[in-house]
Amino acid sequence: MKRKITLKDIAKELEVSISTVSKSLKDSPEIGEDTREKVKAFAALYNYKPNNIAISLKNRRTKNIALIIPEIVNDFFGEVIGGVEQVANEKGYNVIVCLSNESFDKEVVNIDTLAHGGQVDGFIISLSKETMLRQDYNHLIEVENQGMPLVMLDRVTEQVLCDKVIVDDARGSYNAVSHLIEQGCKKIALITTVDYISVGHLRTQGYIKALGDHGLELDPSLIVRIDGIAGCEDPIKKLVENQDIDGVFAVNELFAVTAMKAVQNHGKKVPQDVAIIGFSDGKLLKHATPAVSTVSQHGEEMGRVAVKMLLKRLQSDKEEESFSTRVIKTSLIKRESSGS
Amino acid sequence: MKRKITLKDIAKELEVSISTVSKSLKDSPEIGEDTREKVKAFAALYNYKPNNIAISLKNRRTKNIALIIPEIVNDFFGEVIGGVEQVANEKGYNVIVCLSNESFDKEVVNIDTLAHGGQVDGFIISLSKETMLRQDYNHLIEVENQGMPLVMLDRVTEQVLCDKVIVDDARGSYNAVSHLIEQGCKKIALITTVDYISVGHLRTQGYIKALGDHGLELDPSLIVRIDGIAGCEDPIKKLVENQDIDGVFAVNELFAVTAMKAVQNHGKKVPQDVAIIGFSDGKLLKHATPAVSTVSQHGEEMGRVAVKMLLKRLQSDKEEESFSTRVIKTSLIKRESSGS
DNA sequence: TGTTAACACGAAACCGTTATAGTTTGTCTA
DNA sequence: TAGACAAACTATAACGGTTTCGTGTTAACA
Repeated sequence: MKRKITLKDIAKELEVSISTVSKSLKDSPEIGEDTREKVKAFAALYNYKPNNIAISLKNRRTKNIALIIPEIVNDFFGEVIGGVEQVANEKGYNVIVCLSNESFDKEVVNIDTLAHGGQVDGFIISLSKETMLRQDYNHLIEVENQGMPLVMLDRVTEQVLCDKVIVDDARGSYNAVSHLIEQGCKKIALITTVDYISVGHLRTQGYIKALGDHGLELDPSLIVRIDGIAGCEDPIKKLVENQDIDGVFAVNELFAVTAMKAVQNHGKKVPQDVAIIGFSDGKLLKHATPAVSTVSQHGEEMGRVAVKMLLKRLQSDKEEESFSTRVIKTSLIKRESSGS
Repeated sequence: MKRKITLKDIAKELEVSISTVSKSLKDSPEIGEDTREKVKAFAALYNYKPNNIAISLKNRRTKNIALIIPEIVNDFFGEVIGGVEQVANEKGYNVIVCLSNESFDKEVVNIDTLAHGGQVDGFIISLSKETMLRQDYNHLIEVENQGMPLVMLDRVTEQVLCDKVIVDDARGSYNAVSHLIEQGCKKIALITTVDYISVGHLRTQGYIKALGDHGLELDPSLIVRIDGIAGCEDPIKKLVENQDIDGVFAVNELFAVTAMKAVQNHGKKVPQDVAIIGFSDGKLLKHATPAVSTVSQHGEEMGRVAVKMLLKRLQSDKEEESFSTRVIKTSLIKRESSGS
């Protein structure tokens, strides 16, 4: 590795002190104009860039932020990354992306390493499934105790006090289900996740409330709770074949598209026989045939907001204040799968 | 920000020197066993972790690598990130993900900042479209000149000498098209990108060769070249409606699924009337109805291989040697869209 | 009893910057 | 012509580690 040019190199070459070089480059009035110009010209010529590692050490901040997400092959998190990266870069921050792969252990290791190692100034995190199941948030609380800012995104918990960015899951699904009802659906199935996942739980509540408000009865046999992503086909197929349904609300992309496939394979038409609506606006729903209506959570926007909250904390010296939770509005994207 | 505990703190507390603490924690035989144990116990108690920034400064290496990709809302790059992250983490490296958003300028800025700022030890990059169009690779050549290892992935150029990881695009599409021909297709359309994109060009070549080898004539009116992602619907629709085709080979997910939609909307059945095959194995194809056959490029594997090549360079002190290009085999995933 | 080597530890330099506190000059003033 | 003061630099001490080179103590040996 060829060594990069340093202040010392410039100083030696121009026969001035390191301080002079440093100050010249920062346009300090302490240094005479001619010296200043000379140094700057030389630096530009040799393409000098200050060593950020040294600066980090000096300033005790790295200008790096960590983004910890459960998985990446999911359009929602993809969008989040995009949003985070965009704003962070604008503000001169780098983003270190870490995948927990839905594993508690990996989440803990990632956070501990980055936090104690002093590699990042703050965290944006979306909890892994395992973490939510265990309800063990000590690693996060410790981060907070260290005085490192932490922003939780989408998959959050009230057991950690920090800034949060979420969508109004309950209202989003309320709207989705209401939409189905307005389209004439009477027997609407819900395909959701197990309850310990915050968003799954809230979306289920929205479904229940929408039915109630529109005078429809809640039929538990129309609700399927799915744990993993892996084996979702079977229960969905069973639901579609055994229940007489005319609408489906699925809490994520995959469930929605899988349900549509099951419906079509079962010889029914979407949306004529069964209307379908999903949650999260990825490519999967957009490019399905027919295109699937959905509740958009605006992942990019969420990412952008999360960074902004984080940077605000990083840039204000006064600690504490109170924490806030930003709720990003969802919007209903009506496509072919839920009627005209 | 509460200050993290340092060697100095431990030293003061235990009334030994900083060196003693440092050596104890590294299990140096220079230090007596009891002192060593005492220090280690104390460090463990206070959860001491060395400051990686300081270590980076001292060692002149950061244990960070940069991964620069054109976009993220694309399953292929999502998989690549996964693979890179996995191996990198195993080896104690962090991954800084940067998006060029297909922009030359952003690619250059990202690379310059990270390279000169000394934030990373090496790069893995997939070129932006704009970069390939302009054929300006000076930013990459400069990285190389600095002695920083660079691995190019998927979208590469021969104009930069470095390690590369690619798939055999030509062979992959040759196989795909041959498969269609074996299924009885005679008039196979090609939906591809403009030629300056290395992979688009190669995939087109594979198509042409497959036709030739099977005695089919090349009909230029069956080839559609699409520039952006945005307006791909129209030309595809036109192709489907105006040409009498019985097969489609699309060089990416989106084109494939858009073509399928056009075919179905045009009143034809997939695969009975028109067989379809795509490239890259994302969710879009897997969960379409019918599921679309494709050429898998094994993105995760490519990511893994790329990091390994990078780390090998980083860990060997001897420079130069020769560069190698690893070709990852594609595999044909036969699904419903191309017949039984 | 003096020499020496092993042992256990400390001092100091260094990585590249920045910030603070000097130190030279030269000029102007009283 | 000494004294004050500004201008233009330089020296130094951090930041938090690692590492090389001492150094003082003790024990073994001739």
